[in-house]
Amino acid sequence: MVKTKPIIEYPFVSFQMPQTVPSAGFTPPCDYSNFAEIFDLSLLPGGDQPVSPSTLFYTQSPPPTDKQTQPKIYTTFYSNPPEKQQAESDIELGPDFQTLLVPSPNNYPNSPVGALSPYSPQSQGLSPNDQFTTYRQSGEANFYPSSPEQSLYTPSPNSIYSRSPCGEDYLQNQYIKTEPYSNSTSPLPNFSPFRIKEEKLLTSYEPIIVLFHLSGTQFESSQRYNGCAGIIRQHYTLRQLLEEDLKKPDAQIVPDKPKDHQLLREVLRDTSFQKKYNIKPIDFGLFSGEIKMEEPEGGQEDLMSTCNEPIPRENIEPVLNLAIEQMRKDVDTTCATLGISPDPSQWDAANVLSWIRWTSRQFGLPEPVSEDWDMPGSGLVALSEEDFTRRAPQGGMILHAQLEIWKAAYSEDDFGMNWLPETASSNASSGDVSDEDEEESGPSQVEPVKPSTSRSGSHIHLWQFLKELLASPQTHGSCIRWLDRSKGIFKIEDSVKVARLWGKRKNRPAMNYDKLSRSIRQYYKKGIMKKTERSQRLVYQFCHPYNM
DNA sequence: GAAAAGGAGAATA
DNA sequence: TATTCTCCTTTTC
Repeated sequence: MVKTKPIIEYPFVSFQMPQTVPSAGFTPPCDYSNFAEIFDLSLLPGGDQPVSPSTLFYTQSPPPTDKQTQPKIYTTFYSNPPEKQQAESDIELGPDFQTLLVPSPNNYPNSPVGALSPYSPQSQGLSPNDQFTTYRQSGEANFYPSSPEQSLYTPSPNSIYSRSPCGEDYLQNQYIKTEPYSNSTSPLPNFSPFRIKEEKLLTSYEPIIVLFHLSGTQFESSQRYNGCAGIIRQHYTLRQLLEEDLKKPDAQIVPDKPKDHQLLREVLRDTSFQKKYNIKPIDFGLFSGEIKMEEPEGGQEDLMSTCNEPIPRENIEPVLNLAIEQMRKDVDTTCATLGISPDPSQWDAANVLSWIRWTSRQFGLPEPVSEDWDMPGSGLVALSEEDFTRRAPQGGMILHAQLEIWKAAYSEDDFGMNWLPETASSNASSGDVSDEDEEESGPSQVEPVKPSTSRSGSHIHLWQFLKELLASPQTHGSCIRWLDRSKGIFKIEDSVKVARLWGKRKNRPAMNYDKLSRSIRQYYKKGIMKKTERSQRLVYQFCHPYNM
């Protein structure tokens, strides 16, 4: 293998991730505010850096200092068709390139939240669900969330990514062709080919691909789906300015030199997405000694502590506000259209059916069977991905993912981004979306609910709420997770957090685990929940049929 | 010390 | 009225 340049093109943009992503391992893994914290506004149009309409974030790693001791993986992403890219790039494309097609988010004009749709029915060789799966398994245990049935990250058996997680046939020179969706009225995306190059210089690290979605011409909104990072629509580019760096001899990134692609460095520092999606950290050889790959509880502080010159909040607020605003508008538009609350748990059965039908149409899915969706919103949000797929074999995962987006958008704890009502925008501009302040924020609705009096979702039962959390492993997997989904056995990993979430939902600030567990114990005699046969701390089991 | 278990009364919808 | 919250004591891990 001829390695041409030690390059990392790292088009990573992460919003909302999730929990957390997620989190998955999604506290607000890929925390929206976290991202905003690191956004270098100097790179925005009008900033000091040149911009162009390209779409890639990419950066350059410093020359490896010691290849023998510092294994590195170089992953290169290209957003252009290979031939065009090759013409544009001075990087030699070797046979180890893998080309994938990913949806271009800007091709979702009718998407409910104006961002992206994860699959095209025209694609070949991939099931709709497979197309969510744009990551690579590390091959190590615990890479995925513990709930296989629920995991958004578990590749289906047919997934190209599941053939051989570490094997040689993995995507071997595979070019997955997807014809752009020709129907101009379709909400479905055209697909843009990305080339991914991996070079594994040493074997001590398993290479991991995380395929990020970008493109678009506007900074509009972002959302999470299925283990991929969220997207951000940019109307500026970093490619050009970074290429200039590449041309410089001995180009080096000076970590904290102002206006020196701080965004890229910070993005690479940001490990929140790893936590959210439970992705193994990759040593890019950057920032030696500076990066904490495991984000502790105070990840934000740690993140900032790695930067000698933290970006002032006021510099980030416009970006944060822009994204919040756009996302809110997108969902508000849908809410207004359908006359429903932005909080899915508040929907009645008619709202649920309305949303399911509307979303199905948006994604070109088959007409849903009304009887399958005859339930209130509290029931809908408690459904797992599996439940969705059972009800809608074609596209159930999409519906579930879309609902996750709504839940995350509404949830105050998901990605550090409050669902701010119009009147609370000023609060957002303070940039303070800390956990403590979340309780001050209320939902944005067609008919706004007063945060102080509203008990959003207060009708929900505790067992339903717990199932709701369990149904979002990428969001809440860090605090509650299935141990045995089929038996309804779950474990509360973070009793404090679960209690806090419950208290928020019920507008009971004094809620704690002692009280929550008392409520759970009330379920014993009602036959809703029980302790497992071999009683374990913080482990409970749903009784049949509540485990369904 | 935290979690579990359960009694008892209050608060809420 | 059903459900959950709240406070409490005792036991278990």
